[in-house]
Amino acid sequence: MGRSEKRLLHGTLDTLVLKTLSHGERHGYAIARWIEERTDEAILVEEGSLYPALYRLEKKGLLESRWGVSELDRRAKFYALTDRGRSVLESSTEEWLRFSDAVTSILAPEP
Amino acid sequence: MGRSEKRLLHGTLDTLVLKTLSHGERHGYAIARWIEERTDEAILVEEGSLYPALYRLEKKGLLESRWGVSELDRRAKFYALTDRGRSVLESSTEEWLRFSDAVTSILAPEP
DNA sequence: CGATCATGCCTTGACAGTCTAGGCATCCCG
DNA sequence: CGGGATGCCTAGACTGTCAAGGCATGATCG
Repeated sequence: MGRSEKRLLHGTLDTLVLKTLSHGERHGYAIARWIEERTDEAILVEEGSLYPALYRLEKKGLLESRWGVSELDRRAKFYALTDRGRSVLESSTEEWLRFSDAVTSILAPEP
Repeated sequence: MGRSEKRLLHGTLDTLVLKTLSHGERHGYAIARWIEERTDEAILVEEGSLYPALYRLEKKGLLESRWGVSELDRRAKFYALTDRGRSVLESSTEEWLRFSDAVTSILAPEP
């Protein structure tokens, strides 16, 4: 849950989405559910954040989309990583790890 | 450095500032330098982010300030944690750790 | 039958926090 | 003299998140 963690998500959602898709094609709704489940609901993905993010990423050429049918036989838009997306995922993962190490080293330094 | 890490800082700077002051009173400029040095320049604190943050935190009652003289004999504004600030620091540190664990568990899961 | 929930997509508007880019003053050093 | 470091501050643009709404379908339950 994250009333106040919402601000923390800033800039991270894109990377999480890319990572989710690195496991294979998925539709939007499934991406959100996967991230939430995977983090034990520590991160909630609001639709008002998700869909603009998907649009953003596709416009940047990091994702491709196609309309298809979900597991429950509903119309759904499936997204897949492009090569560029895969490479951006790599670098932004490194960035995150560097950044989060830096923050953690200040907030919770080990003696 | 963080050309692109800048977005990641969102919502984290406040906590970093509080943490810095938990080591004792400091003036603004020194807070910025301390965070940068402490993280090997992984996190750069821009003045355009810092001063609004200090103002924000003081307005919320998490900091107190007084004008004084720096180590180099210059006019400088010193900030100190309030009790409320100390307690907010505690909870937002926990929040950060929960959040960053969640993100890292997705981006860099250990098998 | 009607209500409600889950699935699925999307958009609008408000908001918060960061950045860029500027300004100001002092002091030191080459 | 010029430039850099120290020190503070602000205006405006920007970006990404959120809340809150809308839409359509199918299942479930009373």
